Amino acid sequence: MTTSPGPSDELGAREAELRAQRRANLATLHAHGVDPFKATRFAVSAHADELHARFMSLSAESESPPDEFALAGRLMAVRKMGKGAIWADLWDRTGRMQLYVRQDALGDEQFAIFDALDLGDVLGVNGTVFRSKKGDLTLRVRGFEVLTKSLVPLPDKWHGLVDVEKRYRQRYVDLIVNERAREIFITRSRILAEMRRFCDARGFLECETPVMLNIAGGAAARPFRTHHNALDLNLDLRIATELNLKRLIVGGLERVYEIGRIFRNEGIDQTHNPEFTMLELYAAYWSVHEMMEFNEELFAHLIQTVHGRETLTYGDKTISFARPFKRIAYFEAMQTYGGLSRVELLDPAGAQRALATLGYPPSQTHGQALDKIFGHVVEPNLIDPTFVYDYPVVISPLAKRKDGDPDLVDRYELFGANFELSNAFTELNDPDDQRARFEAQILERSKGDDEVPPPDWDFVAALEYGMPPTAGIGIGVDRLVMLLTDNQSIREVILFPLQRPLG
RNA sequence: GCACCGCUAGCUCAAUGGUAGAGCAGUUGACUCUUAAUCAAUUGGUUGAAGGUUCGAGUCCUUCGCGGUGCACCA
Repeated sequence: MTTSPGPSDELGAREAELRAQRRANLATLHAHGVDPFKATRFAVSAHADELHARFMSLSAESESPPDEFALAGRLMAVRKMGKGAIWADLWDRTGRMQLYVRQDALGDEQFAIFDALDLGDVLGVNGTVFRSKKGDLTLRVRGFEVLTKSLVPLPDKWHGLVDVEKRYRQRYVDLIVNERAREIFITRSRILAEMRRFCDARGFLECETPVMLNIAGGAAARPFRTHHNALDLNLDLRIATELNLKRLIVGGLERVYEIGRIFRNEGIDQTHNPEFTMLELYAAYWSVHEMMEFNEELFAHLIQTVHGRETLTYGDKTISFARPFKRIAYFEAMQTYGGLSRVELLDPAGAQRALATLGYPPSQTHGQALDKIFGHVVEPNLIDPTFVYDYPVVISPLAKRKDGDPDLVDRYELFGANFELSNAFTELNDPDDQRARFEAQILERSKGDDEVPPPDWDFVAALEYGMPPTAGIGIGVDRLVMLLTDNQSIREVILFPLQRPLG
C-alpha cells in the first residue's frame, strides 16, 4: 500500500477527501492572489539552531532585539488562539523555530492567508525574536511568503511514520516527520566528509575507478551482470575496488583511496544490502603495521568527532575506542575461544572436522570452513575494538606472506560490537606468487565455489612492472555508520535500501 | 531458498467467529503567550489481494503479494 499513487491508481475515500481539502485550501490561496508554486527563491538569513544559540540568554521579560531574521522551512504544527493569533512550528534543516503570528501585526489579508495554510506547507518568514512566557524562543512574524503548497496529508505529528516499509519506500516522508532519520543521514554525511578530510590530510588521493568491469575481482562474491549495447559487451558491476587501486599504486600515485559503491549479488539481512559503500585505501611503503596505526587513529578520530568522546553506546553495550585497541593473533583467538589448534585448522580435513563438531555441514573449501568457524567461535566474543592479526594464507589470496611463516600473511581485521569493521593487509606484490594464487583459485572455482572470481591476468601483468611494498585497508562504511549511530539494521543508514516493487 | 510474525481510516493503534472503534490529522465553532494547546461538535473504512468454511469472517482455512525477524547464503 502506498500513499503516492500514479494518475490511474485508486485512492481511498478518506485520502481523496483529505487531498480535496488541500486543493480547496490551495484555491483559497489563489483567491487571495497567492500562487504557492510561483516562488523561485527566498533570501534565508538565519537558521533555527543559530538563533537558539545566539539568543540562549534572552529572557522572557526582555524586549525583542531589533534584528530581523528571515527563515525558511516547513510548517509542522499550528496552534490557533482565538481569532487573531496563531502559534506555529517551522522546521528547517537545523531544527525547530516557533512562530507567533498576530492579525494586528500582519493585517487582515495576510493573516487570512496564514490561516489557510496546511501542515507541510513550505514558508519563508521574517521577523524579530522574543522568548515566550513558557520559555520558548519565538519568531514574531512581520511578514511571510508561501513558498510551496503541500497537497497530501502528513503522518501523525506525534508518532510520526512508524511503518518500516513505508519509511524506506517513501524516505522523503520519513525525513520530513522523523527527526531521528534526519539525524542519522546528517551524521552519515559528516562521517563521510571526515573520512575524506582525514585521508586527504595524510596525502592520500581520492580516485575513481570503474564500476563496470570485464572481470569483477578483488573479493569473493557473486557479481551483478549488465550489458553494454553498442559494444555488445557483457560487464560485471564491481565487487571491490582493490585491483584497480593497486594498479594506481603500480602507476606511482603512492597513496590512493576510493569511497565507492560496491555491488554484491547476495541476500539481504540486517548487515547486508546488495549495494553498499566501502572505503578502500592503499599506501605504498607502508606495512600492515603502519596501517594498523592509521586505522586506530581514524576510528578514534571519527568516534570523537561524532560523539565528542571515545566511548559509544551500541545496543545494550558500551564500547570504548580508547587507544590502543586490543590485539590478538588469529590462531590464538581460535585457541582461546574455541580450543582449536593451529595445526588442526591449517589441515583442510581438520578444519572440516572442527566445523562438523560445531554442528555445521561441510564447506566447499578450506577457506570457507575457516571463515565459518571463526565467525561462530571468535566473533561473538569481540565486543571491544580488537585487531585480529596473522591470518592464514588460505583465506587471504591477495595478501603478502608473513616473513618466516609461509602459512600466514601480514593481515589483520578489526572487530568491534561483534562485527567486522575493517580488513587490512600487506599487499602481495610478487607477480609469480599472485599468478600461482590465481591458478589455485581456478581450481577452487572448478570445485564449485562460484564466488571465487575468475583470474584477472592483467593485474598480474601490472605487478610485473613492480608494485612497491604496499599496505591496503577496506572499511565497510555502512556498518561503521551503524556503529556510530547505534543502528542494528543497515537499511536504517542507507537512504533508499533495495525493496521489491509493489504490485 | 526455508520458518515464524505482521498488513484495519491520511498516520498511530484497538476490536472471544456476532452492529468495525479510539487518538492525532481533517472540517465547523470558542479562545490574541500556545507548544502532543485546550474545549465543543463532526466527517472519514474494498480490514493487503483472491478464493474457501460458516446462518454470520478483520478474526478460522488455502493460495498469492509486500514487509519484518530468525535460519541458510554471505563480509
